Amino acid sequence: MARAATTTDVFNAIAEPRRREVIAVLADGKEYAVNEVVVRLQMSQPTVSKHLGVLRKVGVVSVIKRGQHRMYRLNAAELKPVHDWVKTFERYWTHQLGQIKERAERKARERIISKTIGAKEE
Amino acid sequence: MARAATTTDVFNAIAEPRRREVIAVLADGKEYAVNEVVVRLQMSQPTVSKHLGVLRKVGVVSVIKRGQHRMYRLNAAELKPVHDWVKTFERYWTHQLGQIKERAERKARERIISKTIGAKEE
DNA sequence: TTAATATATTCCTATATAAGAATATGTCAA
DNA sequence: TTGACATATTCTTATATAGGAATATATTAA
Repeated sequence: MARAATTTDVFNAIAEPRRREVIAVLADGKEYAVNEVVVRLQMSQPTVSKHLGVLRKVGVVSVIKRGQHRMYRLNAAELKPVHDWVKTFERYWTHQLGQIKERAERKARERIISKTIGAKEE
Repeated sequence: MARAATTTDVFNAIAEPRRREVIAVLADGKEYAVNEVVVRLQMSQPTVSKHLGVLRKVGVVSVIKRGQHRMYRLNAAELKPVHDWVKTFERYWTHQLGQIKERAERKARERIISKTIGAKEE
């Protein structure tokens, strides 16, 4: 089986760094024509169009035609699933001291186990 | 150019849903042997090993050997870049009312533009 | 040593890129 | 109509899966 299509869901769509760059341009909530994105990111027009196409398929951006331009706008709410998912791990890095302490304790535990059971160090 | 390797960064690594399932098993912070993950997720052992291998390469999990088992543990801090990135869009869905209002206003604006300039509806 | 258990690795195949080049499509302006 | 401009699409190519099957490796127990 091959990797899931980039258009399968938002997780796959945002995996590509250039797509996150495109999103960054739209992050102010304003609408942008394809060529404005092209100029700002120094990518080729087809490249930008394709990336916008992927983002559009997963709903992260929406388009409206205006004259000969197509104005793209961020639909940030579609990123919420990513936020919801990763937010469940937030506690692991918010309390830095607790985290460091926990890590130290774990390491100590592992060392003891190594000596006792004879398992190799990582 | 092909898609970036799944082991390029955490964004690519977590794009695969089964890898997020594996992460979910480890989410309680305890350590798990490969086979425990296999049993819980009903995936084949090689599949689990491979997914854990990808997560290990990007640092999301770490391993220590204990006897004939390899104990995997979540290294949740490695997910922070994802959190940091998506967090910048949080405001777009936290204030639901504001969001809905904004969306309505935008739609209205678009409708006016359509009538005025003659652009087609999305 | 040998068998059993746990895990990783290799081989295979269908599939899906991402980017560049070339081209098609659509829209406006004269 | 014709040309200029904006954007999308098609084609090509190198590359990277994900999973299943088979196998290799490592560790423990008898």
